[in-house]
Amino acid sequence: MNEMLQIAKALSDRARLRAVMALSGGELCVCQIVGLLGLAPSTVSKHLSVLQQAGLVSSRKEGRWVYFRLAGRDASPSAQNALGWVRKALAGDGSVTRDLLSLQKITGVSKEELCRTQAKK
Amino acid sequence: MNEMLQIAKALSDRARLRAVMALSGGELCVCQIVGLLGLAPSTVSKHLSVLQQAGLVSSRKEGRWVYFRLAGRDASPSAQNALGWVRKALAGDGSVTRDLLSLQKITGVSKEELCRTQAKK
DNA sequence: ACTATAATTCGCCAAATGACGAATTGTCAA
DNA sequence: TTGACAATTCGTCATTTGGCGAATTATAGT
Repeated sequence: MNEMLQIAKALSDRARLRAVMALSGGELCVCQIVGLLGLAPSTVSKHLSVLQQAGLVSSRKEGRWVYFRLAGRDASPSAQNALGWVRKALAGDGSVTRDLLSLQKITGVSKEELCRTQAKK
Repeated sequence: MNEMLQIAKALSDRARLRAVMALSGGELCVCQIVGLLGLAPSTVSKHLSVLQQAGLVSSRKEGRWVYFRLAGRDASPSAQNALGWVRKALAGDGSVTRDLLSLQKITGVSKEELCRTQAKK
């Protein structure tokens, strides 16, 4: 029951639910999630750590950036079921939809920044 | 997302998870759940209130007793899915199994008490 | 009517949680 | 190597949460 409890606790916070739903669209780096949630980087890092400890997300480091994504086939059955439940329950949710729009702007800007960065080379 | 959040918060406590699993076997009165959890009646009452606010359980008053049961067809889809997830994830769990045994003793004793009570009539 | 019991509400306290900023670590680019 | 930036860790603080006992309400049985 401890695993289950850890998962439920991880999902019992608004910011973390928003992060999970944002990650449904694919992996994101921490700074993008910071931009989306509007919280301090240290706070977001902590939230992502909680999700990861619960086995709901996994991370990958690439250069200076750390990318998070929803746990996949490697995840425990409990975690997979939990993610399925959340994504189903929040599909079409107002806040989530709004976040998706914000996210498009964020990733869009990031791409522009990336272009600028690369143009500077 | 608020409903979802309320449900997740309701499920993010060990005592409440145990109560939910105990109710999987059918309705129970508050005093039986008190006996199972080993917590003060006021505490248990609060926990059950949290579960009810989240739409996960419903209650029925009969005489001096209040019986709780898992929310059924009347519950919101989110609540039903959540209950399905929990029951699936915790089926066969060690703590839950132990609680089921305790519960058999508790309900057994209650029946004996009931018999005694009725015998006194 | 009085007492006993089931349950809830209320007030209080200790522990856990979520937020931030400062300090730290690691990586890339001048 | 030095500076800049992404991310994490740490220390701190305010809020929330979970626990209890006392008081309250409602009902059943003398």
